[in-house]
Amino acid sequence: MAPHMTKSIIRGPYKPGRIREQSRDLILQAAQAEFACHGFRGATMQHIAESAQVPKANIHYYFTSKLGLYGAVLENTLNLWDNVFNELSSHDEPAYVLSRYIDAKIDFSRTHPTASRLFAKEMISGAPHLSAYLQQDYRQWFKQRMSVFESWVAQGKMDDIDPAHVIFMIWASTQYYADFEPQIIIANDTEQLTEQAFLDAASSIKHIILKGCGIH
Amino acid sequence: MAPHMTKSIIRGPYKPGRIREQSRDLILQAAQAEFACHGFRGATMQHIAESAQVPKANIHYYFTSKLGLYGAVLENTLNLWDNVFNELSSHDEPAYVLSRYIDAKIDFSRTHPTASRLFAKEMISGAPHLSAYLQQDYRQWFKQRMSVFESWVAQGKMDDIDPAHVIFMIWASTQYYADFEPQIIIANDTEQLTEQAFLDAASSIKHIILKGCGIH
DNA sequence: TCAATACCTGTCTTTTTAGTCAACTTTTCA
DNA sequence: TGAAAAGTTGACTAAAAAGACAGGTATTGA
Repeated sequence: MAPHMTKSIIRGPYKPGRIREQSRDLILQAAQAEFACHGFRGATMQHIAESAQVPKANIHYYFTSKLGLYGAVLENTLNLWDNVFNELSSHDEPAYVLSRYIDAKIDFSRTHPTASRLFAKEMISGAPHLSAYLQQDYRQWFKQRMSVFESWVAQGKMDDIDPAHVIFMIWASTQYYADFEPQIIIANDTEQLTEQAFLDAASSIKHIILKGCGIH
Repeated sequence: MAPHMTKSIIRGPYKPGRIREQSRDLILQAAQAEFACHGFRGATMQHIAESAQVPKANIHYYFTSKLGLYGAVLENTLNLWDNVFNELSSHDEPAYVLSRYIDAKIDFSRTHPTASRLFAKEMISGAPHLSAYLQQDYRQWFKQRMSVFESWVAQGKMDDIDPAHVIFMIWASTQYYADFEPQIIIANDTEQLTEQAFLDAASSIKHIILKGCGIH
């Protein structure tokens, strides 16, 4: 009764699907970490259950199968990406746009490292579960941004470099700080990466990319 | 008898350990691909056996366990890296040294993509099996190269950028073409990455890194 | 040629894994 | 409040996994 009332006050009146959402989120969170660390085949439902502190059978109540859970995790994570992707808008000043984009990407690596690792693992495995996404949204987004770069080149706002390589370089450099954290930690001789370390990384990347592309 | 003689001529006189070397290599090759694709826990001995076209028991004749096999694969692959690592020598012209290094790294991504992916997977998982290596050779190598960059900065041969970020950017950008191949293939709207595509990538990376670091 | 050694593998055991299911508790709303 | 719906879970099953091992064959060098 008491916990019942408390919940009512905090979360609003009961309605079907509220518990569902909470439990699903809890499991998705644990699953994301497990899949990011061990990949699809290396992950085990038992580990995910223990990590989420629910019985394994509970996972199967909310998700049809391991593959279904993985799909849900991917979809869930994909939405996060999209937000950052969209930061690379067609503002007319390349220096401003690229600076903001690199900052956003580095910030994503700092705040969502497991999301970054999840996709990296999936890509390295040949992206067997991402083909649909890659063929649609990604392809479309990529072509649009390419044309933005091309217009900058045409306007003499940057050097004549294949935009694809510039985008790949930004992605690679920014995601590296999430995906290859152990390597960076040991190189830096530190315990963990601080926010300042990420800001420094963003600063260096911006310097090299902007100057390297001849953007003023 | 005939195959016996042929083998003798090609591989030299029989000696114990020759078959061993051949068989081990065959298994290591298949294991590298499997581990690179599925990670340590996701890989199965059965798949490796099928891929190498040997019975599973044969693998256990040459390698103590799955972990032992994985260790052997990592060690085997580590030697390849070292060769490329050493390309970044302390020659006095940064433009020459970095150009050669980027070319070597991109060439490695093209010719040894599974090796690159294997390490990427291991890193993303937190490098649980690489700590010894990372603490020793890698750390030492990294510090030495850092001092080379610092001397270039001191001599005014490049901008004052934290060398660590430059190295990470080169690693990230060059390895990306091996590790994230599916993404690049779809972006390029092609079937597979040609040698020319890798050369173009190297060219763009060199342009941006050198100019971006103020190296002439 | 002929032991001795190295190499090979079918079959078995044990453990781990994904997924099922029926009995149970909690939440909902009329 | 009470019955229907939603949520929970311990115990089970079947499949897949790593690994052991004995009984084989091939290779070697004297």
